[in-house]
Amino acid sequence: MSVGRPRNTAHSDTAKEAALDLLTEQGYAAINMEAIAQRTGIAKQTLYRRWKSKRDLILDAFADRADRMPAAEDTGDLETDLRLYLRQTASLLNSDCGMTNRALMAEGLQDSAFLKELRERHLIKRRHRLRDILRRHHTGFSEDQEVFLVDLALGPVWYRLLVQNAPLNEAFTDSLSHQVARAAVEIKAQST
Amino acid sequence: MSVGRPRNTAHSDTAKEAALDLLTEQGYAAINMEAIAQRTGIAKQTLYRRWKSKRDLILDAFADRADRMPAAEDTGDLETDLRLYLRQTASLLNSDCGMTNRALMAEGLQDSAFLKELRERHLIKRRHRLRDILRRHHTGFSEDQEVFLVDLALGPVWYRLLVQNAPLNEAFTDSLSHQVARAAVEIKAQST
Amino acid sequence: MSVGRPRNTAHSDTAKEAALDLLTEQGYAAINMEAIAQRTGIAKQTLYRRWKSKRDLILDAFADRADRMPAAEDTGDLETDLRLYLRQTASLLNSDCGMTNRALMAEGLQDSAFLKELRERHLIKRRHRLRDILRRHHTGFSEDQEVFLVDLALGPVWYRLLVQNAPLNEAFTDSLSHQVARAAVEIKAQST
Amino acid sequence: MSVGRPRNTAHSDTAKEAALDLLTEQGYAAINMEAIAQRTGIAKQTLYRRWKSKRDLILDAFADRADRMPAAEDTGDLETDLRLYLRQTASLLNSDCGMTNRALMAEGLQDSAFLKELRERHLIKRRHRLRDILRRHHTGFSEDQEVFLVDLALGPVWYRLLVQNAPLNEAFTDSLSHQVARAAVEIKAQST
DNA sequence: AGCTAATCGAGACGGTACGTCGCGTCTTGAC
DNA sequence: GTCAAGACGCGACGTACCGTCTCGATTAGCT
Repeated sequence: MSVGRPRNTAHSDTAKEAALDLLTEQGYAAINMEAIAQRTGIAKQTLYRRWKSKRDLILDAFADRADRMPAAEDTGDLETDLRLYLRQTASLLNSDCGMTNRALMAEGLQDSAFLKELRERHLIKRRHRLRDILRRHHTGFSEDQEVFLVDLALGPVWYRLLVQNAPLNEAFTDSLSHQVARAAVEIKAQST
Repeated sequence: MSVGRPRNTAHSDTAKEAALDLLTEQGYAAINMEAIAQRTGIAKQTLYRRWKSKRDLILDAFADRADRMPAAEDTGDLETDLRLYLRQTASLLNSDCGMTNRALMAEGLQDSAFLKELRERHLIKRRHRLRDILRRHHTGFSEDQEVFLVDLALGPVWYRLLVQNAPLNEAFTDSLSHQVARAAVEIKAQST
Repeated sequence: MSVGRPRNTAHSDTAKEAALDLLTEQGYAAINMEAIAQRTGIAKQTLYRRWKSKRDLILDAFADRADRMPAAEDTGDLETDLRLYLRQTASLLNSDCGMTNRALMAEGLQDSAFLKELRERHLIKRRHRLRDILRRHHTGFSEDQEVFLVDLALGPVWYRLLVQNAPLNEAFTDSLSHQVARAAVEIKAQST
Repeated sequence: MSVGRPRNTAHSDTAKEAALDLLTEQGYAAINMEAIAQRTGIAKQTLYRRWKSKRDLILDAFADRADRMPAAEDTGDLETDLRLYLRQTASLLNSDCGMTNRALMAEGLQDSAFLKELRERHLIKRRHRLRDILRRHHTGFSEDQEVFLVDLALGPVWYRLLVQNAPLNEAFTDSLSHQVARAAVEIKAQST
């Protein structure tokens, strides 16, 4: 049983909101502890009491939003399942969810421990959804094959999300779904 | 035809080298104008005269290293060409070239202007190499189709480079080359 | 009633001392925020939190030393009072106090805002001492007459201090006291 | 006979004018070599070829203007002569001539060599005029007495000029002339 | 007419200090 | 024990002048 004044639980949400607001309003570089403290009226010390660093706060702040993911429908057809899933994924990533994912990746690239956590706490979920779709249609994939197919599907999506060389639209995800489905079929055929 | 004392051309190389040294010795965060100035004996003002910001210098400094790219061989077979190219790409990205590329992307994710420049000055080159390989075997691809195929090849490579979920080895790039080649053939078949 | 961590009061003195030390050790030009910060271990930001500029700190730093002033004795005789006061003033100005006063004036001549503050925070004190001596012996002086007599006494002293055309010795201040006393008597006689 | 391209003599005047303009337009702090070079189109190197430092240029630039001095009229009456001379002196010092004198003094206070030169090249002239007035009416003053009387006259004038505590008007200089004349008479009486 | 040499503009250069910003830590009194 | 407030050491930022140093282009007098 803790002694003393309890933490104001509302603060955590307030701070995280502020971080997200700063991201959307002024861009990634504007996110800093000083600004969050000032804009929320929360003392810097209070922030550091809850998150050990700016990076930590960002991870936490963006987690929910970054994790938003479509349910993987089961239509009985692999390509269709993939198409639906990737369409919805793209749709999400085109919203602020994309921005938060980019922000998290920015942090991850600067700190391998953070990247590991990001991978294991968030990115893995998206991968599992895709893996599950694959498994619904064929259970015989090796570990490597599964990973390859997931990378084949998610790689191009993340590439467009991060590099922003071209729009992440349905034309793109549909073509991608088609090719991933074909690859799955071919790999499945070979391994039997 | 220029007036005034000409710039000491050696300085640019010296500064860029220093930036790269700092990267490898102490990591990305250690790269800063102050340190570069001190370690090279070049005045800070001189650095700012050549690069309008730290970001600019870094972008330039990494150009050589980040841009190191295999020549695209022409074996007459699309998949073989792709396999050779992606193998060599992966090999490079597994060296310090991968680190610099990740560092540059980290910056790009925090500054869209920087990302744009990064894309147009560096990333585009790799894309063009791949596009040229595709064109050697079929000139009829639409713009979108070309972009898609390039993304299909580079997306998974960058995904593994950035997310580090699995090794960027030949087994992976070979599978990838195979699927990209198949996709190219299929798309080519459809568009005729 | 103040909030937040209180300022470390020792810092102010430490910084001012450092400024004075730099003045005596290496001359006025050596006084700079960077050096003070480094030699005292006080962060630059902390200095700027207390003094809005280098000039401000210097003005404050020199206050004690520049303001050192003799008490104005009351012997019952105007000329004697003046003589004692000016002798002591000269004696002080011949010490390092003279150097600080010259340094402050040098700044004042380059910045009218600084001069104003210098006048109102320091120079005025010396004037008031003299004015009080005058008032002890005659209260009927007009504002202008008081100012004139003070200028008549201090003008030549400062002239020698600044221009250094001749020594600021007792022979000089005694002659000056004599003439100022005569002037006071004459002016007093006329105004009745 | 000098060889090579001759100096453009107009440049010296142009630079000096610029210095004076900067003084009047933006104040003392605005006078710097960079600004003079830019505003005149004269290369910095050219400036440094003619004046070994900023201080030197300022001395030279302000010399003419600072030296402007009234002729000392001879009315046969000491106080009248002093009054006329100090009135005109005050009148001049209330114009830009005062500003230039303050600027020169600012430099002098930071460099004793410069102060010496300033004293010997310029200030001495004003002193000599006053001394000559004194000598016209009494040749028996000792060196010290002469210096004292000149300081008694010029000290208060410079004090007001530099400290700016009160206007340098005729009421002031007239009172001053009166007291200096009385002092001269008394000293003269004593020394006989 | 060609040669020689100092001058000119332009502007790069090594320095040094400026005043500001954000980091993460610490220290108050109030709750 | 938590909170708002805000001081603190630290380290880097980008800018401003300093006085020096090349450059190529003039512009004279001397050969």
